[in-house]
Amino acid sequence: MPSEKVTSVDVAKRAGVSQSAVSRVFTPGASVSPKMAEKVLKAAEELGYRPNVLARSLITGRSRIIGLVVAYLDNQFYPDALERLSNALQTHGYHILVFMVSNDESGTEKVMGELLDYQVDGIITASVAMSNALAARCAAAGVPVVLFNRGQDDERLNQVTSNNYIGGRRIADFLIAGGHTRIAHIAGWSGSSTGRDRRHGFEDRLREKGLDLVACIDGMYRREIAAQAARDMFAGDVKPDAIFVGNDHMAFAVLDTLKHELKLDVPGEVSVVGYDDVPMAAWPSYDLTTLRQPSGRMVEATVKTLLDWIEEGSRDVRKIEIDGPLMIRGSARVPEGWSYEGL
Amino acid sequence: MPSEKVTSVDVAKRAGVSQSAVSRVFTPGASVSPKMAEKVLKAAEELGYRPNVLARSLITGRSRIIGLVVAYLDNQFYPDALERLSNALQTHGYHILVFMVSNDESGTEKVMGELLDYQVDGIITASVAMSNALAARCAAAGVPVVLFNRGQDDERLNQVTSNNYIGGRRIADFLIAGGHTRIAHIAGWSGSSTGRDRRHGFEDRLREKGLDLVACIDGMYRREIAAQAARDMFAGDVKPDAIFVGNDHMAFAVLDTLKHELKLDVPGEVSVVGYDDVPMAAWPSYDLTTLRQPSGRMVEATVKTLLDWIEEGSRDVRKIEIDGPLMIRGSARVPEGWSYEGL
DNA sequence: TCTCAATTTGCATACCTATGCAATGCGTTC
DNA sequence: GAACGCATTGCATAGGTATGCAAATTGAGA
Repeated sequence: MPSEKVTSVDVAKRAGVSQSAVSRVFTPGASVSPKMAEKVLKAAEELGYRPNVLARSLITGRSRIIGLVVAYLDNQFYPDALERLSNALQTHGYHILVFMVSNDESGTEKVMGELLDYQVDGIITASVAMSNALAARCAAAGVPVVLFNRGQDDERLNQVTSNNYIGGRRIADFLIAGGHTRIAHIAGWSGSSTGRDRRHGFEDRLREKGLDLVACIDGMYRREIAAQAARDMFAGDVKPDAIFVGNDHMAFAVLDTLKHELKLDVPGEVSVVGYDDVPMAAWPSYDLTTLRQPSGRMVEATVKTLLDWIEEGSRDVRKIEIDGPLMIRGSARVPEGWSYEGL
Repeated sequence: MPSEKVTSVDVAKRAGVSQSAVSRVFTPGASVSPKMAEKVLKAAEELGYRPNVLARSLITGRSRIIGLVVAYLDNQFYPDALERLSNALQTHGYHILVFMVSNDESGTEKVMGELLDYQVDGIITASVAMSNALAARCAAAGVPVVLFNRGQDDERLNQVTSNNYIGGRRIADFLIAGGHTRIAHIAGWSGSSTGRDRRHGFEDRLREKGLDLVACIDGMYRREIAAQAARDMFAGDVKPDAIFVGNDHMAFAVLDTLKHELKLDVPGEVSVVGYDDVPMAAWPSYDLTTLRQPSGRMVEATVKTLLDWIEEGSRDVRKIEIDGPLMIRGSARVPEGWSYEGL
């Protein structure tokens, strides 16, 4: 049994060729004769040789590592995206290096440094914003960045989101059509573009239709806060007859609170609409009406953008917005004549 | 603005010292005078220098990368574990490189190769088994492996699990004490140690008490299969009055099917018990009685084992089993006198 | 059979950092 | 003031691979 690291030199020695020959055999597109390839592969096989990715990256300047920065994994949207991203990148020979970060400035700063230390070929941030200083550093290092599910003005940052503003409007239309009159909003974190855009779209459309929110609370994308918001809303004098919750993750907590704690009938007494359409939203216990963020297509766009930058040398910054349908299920009153196809 | 990669040589030049000096300043524990450190750090700061982890790893033989192999992220247990693992390792200066794998032999084989190409310092496999050939290769490469939540006989592989056999027995005791007489099991994948151990513990204890399973179906750890199993069980002549489901992920599907599709009262007509105690199990809509796998402590044990091997040179293979309590909630009839403290 | 172009191979070097070894500098003690 | 020990520094090399360039080989064409 071969014990320690075996290098290209070992293989070269055994095959009776030069180290460069070995290297070429393992470099796609290099010039090698069939019989050379055969000799080398045989020797490599016997010794159990595989090229050292790290050493290779030192020369090529390519690590085949993509850094993923993510704040939480308890919102099902993110593990789902992570799984898709990882699979997609894997088929292209890249892998994901994970960096967990608390969603504040200093944490991001520190983690981004470590990220660049690994010479990553690209960076994906999921639900995390970046300071302009950081964007500058990445740009200086020539490392492309894609903000996944978060928008930002910086003209160096690619981004892939759903069309949150339109989504918010669409949900407003749906609730109005359903005849709701006391509409409330438990918003996504106001520090995030997604939270703000959804809210603005929602509010704007309501206002256009002559309606005002009866209540609006920032749920911070956190379960407990959203649950408390729901309680507070029903402790006041005007009880909402519909709540748009800023994402599914919070919507589940709101549903739990309304149904099991406040003993309200959903959608009889109050309609609930979420945002994301995570897999769990379709589970019968929640059966949540929600606006789908098409994570499959968002991942595709993210990977394509990244690879275009890395492998094709593209330098045009993309701001991609992907539309998703409203998934009409049982947690909100369905207006006359609406259905999936109705969109 | 500094454009391209800045190296230790650049810093050395600017500070008027040797490259080795720069290296030493950035190597903890190396010998440097205060004024040298100051000079170098100043120059580094000005140029925006940070050591190249990859180049460093070429010398030290340490990449500070831990490979994580995982099959699915839709079972909340795994993203939860991933988050904890990543955080724990991050505080020790390590990071996780993710490898998704379909849960079959060939996929694992391929992915493990890529894993070793990255010169990872250690490998964690979550819910994935390894062929002995692979275990041998990792051992030969000197890379420690920890099986997380999966057991295997190979004497080269560390493993961290809960005590699945005891857990199965404990659930049997609980259901028997609850007066159930027609007990069924929707098992975890029989190809996995966890699935088998839980089942054996469960069956053994039932048999000791003179009971036989009225039905037992392999749920393969998949929602749809578990749901179908539940339907099948209630299509027969003897309807179960209790079902132990091999993990929470499947248990949610079973609960959905029983409550919303078959319109059964839980726990009135049938008790359901899960395994894992993922966060979602405590959500009011499911309120699932389940045996907790203490993922926090499992992660601790995993990280400690890994670091002992990597940094302390430990070579003793550990087979760690961590006990967890039964979390008594509302999805199963509670026997007279039982409660959390009753354990 | 000889020439020439095209293909394949080897040589040497570079990528960026850490570290053993020798040399230098410093402070201390007698 | 000299000798000694210790802390600090620089020099040179290694770690595993890719690649430009020149040398060698191959094959075709006449």
